[in-house]
Amino acid sequence: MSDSTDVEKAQLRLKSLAEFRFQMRKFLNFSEMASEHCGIPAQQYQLMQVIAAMPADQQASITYLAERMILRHNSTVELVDRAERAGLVRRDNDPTDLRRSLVQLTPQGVEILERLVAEHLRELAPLCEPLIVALRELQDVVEHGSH
Amino acid sequence: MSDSTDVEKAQLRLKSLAEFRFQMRKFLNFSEMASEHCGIPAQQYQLMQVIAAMPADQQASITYLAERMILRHNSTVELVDRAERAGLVRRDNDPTDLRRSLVQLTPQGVEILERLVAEHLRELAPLCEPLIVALRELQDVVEHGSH
DNA sequence: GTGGGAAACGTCGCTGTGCGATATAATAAA
DNA sequence: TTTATTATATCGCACAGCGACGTTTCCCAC
Repeated sequence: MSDSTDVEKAQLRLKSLAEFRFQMRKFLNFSEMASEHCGIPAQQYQLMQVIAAMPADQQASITYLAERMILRHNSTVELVDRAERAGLVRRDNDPTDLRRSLVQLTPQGVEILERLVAEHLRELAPLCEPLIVALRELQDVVEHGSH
Repeated sequence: MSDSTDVEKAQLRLKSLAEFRFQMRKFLNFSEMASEHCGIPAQQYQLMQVIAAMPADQQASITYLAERMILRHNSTVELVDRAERAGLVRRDNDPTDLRRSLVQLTPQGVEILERLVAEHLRELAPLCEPLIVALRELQDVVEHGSH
């Protein structure tokens, strides 16, 4: 293989990565705008999403939420604090393990979450397509690059 | 359509959204870890990526970078400041328009970027697949939800 | 050419968020 | 019953992004 095609391949890889990240930023930005348009920070919306989408056999302990949010547990405590202060979630003690506190949505939280999910699904379509395209191209490039 | 299937559909939509965001968080977290393992913050890596992946007919002005990074121009100025202090980029005045300053990678920036891109491509494969799956499912749900 | 508005970049103070370190209480293990 | 581990919580810190504002340069209608 000639040197020039190697350079071109490297450039292609880079562009795929960059384009994917750009599409991701656009998505995240849209999501953040939408949340804050509803008066709540994006992370609190994400928190509610995690709680509402939790499998039936799970409990919304801080530890679980931290795992799903990919945050340290103390950051999660603070996030839940904020969401609680905003009236979106409630904290109950787990009666079977007094160390744990279980988080659940308040009616107001459910309502706002529903609105946000609806808005996301409505506006998401035009963002999904380029993301998939970019991601597929990235995947191609990843496969070709690894051997 | 019965009420119960509507509820189920809503739950499915929610889970698709949540799963997609979870995969995204994992990706972002991995990327951040990788960057910081190389001693540079994730945003500076992203900045370098944008510069290196720039189309040939473009110039890396602050305005352009802000657009691509999805940041306000002043935040971009600060990001470039940091990257410049870290020796990753350089700022030159645009001779044709003295208001603009053009940013380019330093040799050290190029080197670090190459290392990071390589690491990303190496470790990306297992993250890509679930992302695509989640995204496709989300797209399905978006289409079904809208009519 | 020139005055006025627009564009591009920069500065500054503020706020919010995540983190490390540390503390406390409950549970599990020895 | 000690001791170790697990689950939350608290606190101070650091840093990134933003809004508001300032400065310089450019552009254009006149």
